[in-house]
Amino acid sequence: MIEADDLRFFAAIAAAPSLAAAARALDVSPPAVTQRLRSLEARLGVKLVDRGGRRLALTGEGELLAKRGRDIVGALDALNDTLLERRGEVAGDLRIVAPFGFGRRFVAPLAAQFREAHPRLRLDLTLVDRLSHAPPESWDIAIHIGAPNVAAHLAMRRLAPNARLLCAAPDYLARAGTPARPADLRNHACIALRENDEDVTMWHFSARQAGTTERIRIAPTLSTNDGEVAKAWAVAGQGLIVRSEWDVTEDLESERLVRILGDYDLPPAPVVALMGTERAARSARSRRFLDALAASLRTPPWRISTASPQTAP
Amino acid sequence: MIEADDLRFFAAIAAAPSLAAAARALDVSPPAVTQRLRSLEARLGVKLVDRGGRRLALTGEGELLAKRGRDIVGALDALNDTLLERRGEVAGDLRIVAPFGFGRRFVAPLAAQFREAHPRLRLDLTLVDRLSHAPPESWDIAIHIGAPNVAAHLAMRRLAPNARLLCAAPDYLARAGTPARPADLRNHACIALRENDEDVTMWHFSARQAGTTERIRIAPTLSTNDGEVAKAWAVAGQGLIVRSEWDVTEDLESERLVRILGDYDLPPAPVVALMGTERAARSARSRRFLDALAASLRTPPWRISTASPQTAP
DNA sequence: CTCTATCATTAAGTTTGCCTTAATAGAGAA
DNA sequence: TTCTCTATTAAGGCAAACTTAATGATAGAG
Repeated sequence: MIEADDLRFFAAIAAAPSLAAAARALDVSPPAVTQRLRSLEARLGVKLVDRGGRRLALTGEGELLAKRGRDIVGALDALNDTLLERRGEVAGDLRIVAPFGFGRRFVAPLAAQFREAHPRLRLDLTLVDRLSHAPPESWDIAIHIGAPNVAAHLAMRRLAPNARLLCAAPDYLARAGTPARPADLRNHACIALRENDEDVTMWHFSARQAGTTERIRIAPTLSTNDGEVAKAWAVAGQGLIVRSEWDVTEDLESERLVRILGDYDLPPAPVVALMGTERAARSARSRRFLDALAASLRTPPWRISTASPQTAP
Repeated sequence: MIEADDLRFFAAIAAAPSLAAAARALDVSPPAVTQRLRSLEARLGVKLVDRGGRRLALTGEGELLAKRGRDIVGALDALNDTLLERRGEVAGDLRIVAPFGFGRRFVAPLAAQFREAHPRLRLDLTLVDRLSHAPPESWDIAIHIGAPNVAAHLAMRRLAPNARLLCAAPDYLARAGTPARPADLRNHACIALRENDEDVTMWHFSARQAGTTERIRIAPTLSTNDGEVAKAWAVAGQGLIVRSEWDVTEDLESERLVRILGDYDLPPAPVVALMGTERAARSARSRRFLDALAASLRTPPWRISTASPQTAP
């Protein structure tokens, strides 16, 4: 008889571009995938995957199995969750995705603490440079900085406010001068941080007093996809950066960096959580984890000693 | 992670009055049930069954698991069937229930033949004395003689016509005389065959010429639940029986028995098939089996050489 | 072109889950 | 009581699914 685990196994194959990739996703060796697929096909008496050289393609029966299997596995996992929840204990698998910088600084410590409080929980924290690289099926919770432009249909929960600040190193400003208006940025070295598929060279300013907005298309002299690198460049006096409050608060305090154009606000980038699936959104462990994370961010660490230009909603 | 086989396993426990009974139903030893149940409970972290001495009762979580598990296993089995059907091959499990006499004589040979034609099929033929003893969940197809009074909501298919005949042994008639009208039966020894929860002591006669009907409440001198025994008694001259055409045709030919009150019809008892579940009704193997059985009964063996009082529809 | 990396597969050995038998203990009926 | 059925523990066996090791095949790099 066909088993739910066969469906999970085949779902991994259906989602992977090759049997070897499926083996990696399943944490088993390639021969295990070959053998098990063969045995599954033999048991059903149906060919499921056409192995055309290096490319693999599902047969009609394979598509059917993958499609209907998805629902069955979903129902089984939901049942599992219900039973775990009844017990009042947080257990099972929890797959979290977070950006490299924020994840390392704020999610990882909380994850360790949460895991310690719930011994039967298996927790995976994957740090990514952009969320679009991790499909929603591959995670239960994604932490994101700023309003997500992808996957707007997913359930979302705000965890903490977070402003973006224009900053530079004091010695850079001593050399290049301090801009007084957004338009002055055209004559400055700007460092672009390519994250989250945003239009990172279009900087939006809104004058806090006048309520007017200005947009500047900067021509980055340096660009990177890594926040640490961008900030290091800025600290080294390479130019201006727009960076999240959570990352530069310490640097502003220690005056490695100085805030510029303080009369203007940049678009805020609140810390939000996304739910990968319906199941994730409802599951007790997801809720409990986000409760814990939200609590740890309630007075965001980066606000404790900084007078922020924005107040929490 | 919980598996579909765990759900099947637990469904058996939920349906059984004791763990030992579940073990019998599952074809395993009692320790296997104990161990596996314990491991399942440990894995879920939830107690599923309250073992109060000899009686067992499901906990709330146990009820939940049994209830939601049913749907999941059903979906999985349906998926299995779909794939088997796509292959065009008849495979999987087929559980047939039939009455003792008819099953042994007509269903068993066809079942063997059908099984031989489909090597990947597992077939179980359970002979029962009354259908009400076998709940619809326990079979895919039930063969029944006469319009079923139980489970009228189940899908039904007529397989062959079958009349009931009033018969007796010649030497009994020589001794006791031959009844001319139904009312004469009051003065005769009647043998009752208690089958199918019918009202077996109320014999209904309809005069074929006049179109009138008569009901006689007989007082059986002998009664049994076994058709073979009833017929043997009749052949031995113990009295009158009402018996299905399929069973007495040979005896009438060989004149071990003689038909009585030939001008009257008794209520017919067509051979019908019932489907235990929606799934059974749709599955290819059920359809194919019933096609084969219907074909083998198309010219019912018991009609080949007998002029029947009823003709096929 | 050759070289190299990756992929898919076969073969053979190992682990692990689930079953078995055997033995122990308790509850209820004869 | 004794007998029977039930539930459980302990110890051993089997089969499924994994592992490592080795082979052939294919695509892209140099």
